[in-house]
Amino acid sequence: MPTELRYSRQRAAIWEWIRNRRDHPTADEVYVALREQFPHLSLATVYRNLMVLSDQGKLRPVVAGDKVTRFDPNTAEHQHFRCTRCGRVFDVEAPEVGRAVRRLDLGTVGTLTDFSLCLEGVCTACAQALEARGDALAPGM
Amino acid sequence: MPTELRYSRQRAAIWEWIRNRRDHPTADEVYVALREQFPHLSLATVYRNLMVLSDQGKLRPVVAGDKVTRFDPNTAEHQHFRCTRCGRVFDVEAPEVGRAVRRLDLGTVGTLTDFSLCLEGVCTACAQALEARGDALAPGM
DNA sequence: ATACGTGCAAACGTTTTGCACATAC
DNA sequence: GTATGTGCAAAACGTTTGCACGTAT
Repeated sequence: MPTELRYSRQRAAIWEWIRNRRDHPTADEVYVALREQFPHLSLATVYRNLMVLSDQGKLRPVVAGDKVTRFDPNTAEHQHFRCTRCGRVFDVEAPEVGRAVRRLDLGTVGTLTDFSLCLEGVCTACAQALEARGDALAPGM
Repeated sequence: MPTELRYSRQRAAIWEWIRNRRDHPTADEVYVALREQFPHLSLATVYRNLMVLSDQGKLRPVVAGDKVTRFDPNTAEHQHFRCTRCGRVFDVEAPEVGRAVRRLDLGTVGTLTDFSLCLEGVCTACAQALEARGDALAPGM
């Protein structure tokens, strides 16, 4: 385990590429995108650096219900909505939910350090596509 | 894909074993437990039947932040607390959070069909073990 | 000079799938 | 008899690791 953190062009490029993204890229998406700039880039390097950036608090890993880990440069409190049709993950502001969570009485269960809310449904684009095909929409909650 | 559903001793045994569990077993835990009764049981069979039972609405897959899928026979609305030390998953009643979620204005994002809240922290047992060792507890939120 | 970072390939753990055989209906 | 369920092995998948080489400090 490194005791000191050094500069690396790959890490800098990964951060530059992901820092303004709002689409919660996966490691593989980072890899594919940066392969143009670094033809010999390794997926392992991408994973290692995404972990480093997460440890630094610059990224937040998000597990949105599918099995891939996504990485979010927006570290402010917010929640995620995943479209079950297209898999895309959207940001949702839900401060009231955060407040309700922090007000929870966990009783003897334990001490809360973090939480994540994953909303699921059909995004507007997919709903329109389904409508065009004449399919019934999934009923809302 | 089957059009008709037939009886199978394995599926019945899996359901009997899991139906009153409150510890959110993984497929492998089901497999290990039922191997005594069915020495030739296959993990694939367990996965297939857990999927069938989930499709039937008797189980609910829960993804609690670690990478394994757990299966919960409690299909009533409730949330989960995962201890980051021991990995155990506890049930938490949080109707106020559910209400806050359903009140959310998703704007143009899409239509909500489901949601899951995963709380994280240190369970009481682990906190006591840490305290006994003199370690500092992770600060609450 | 000494770590730390990289690329590659191999390993890993979980979940899925293809296939021949067994079983419910 | 026929479709569904099973066991086994292999594949698939996302992710991690071991190692020799490269590079920042």
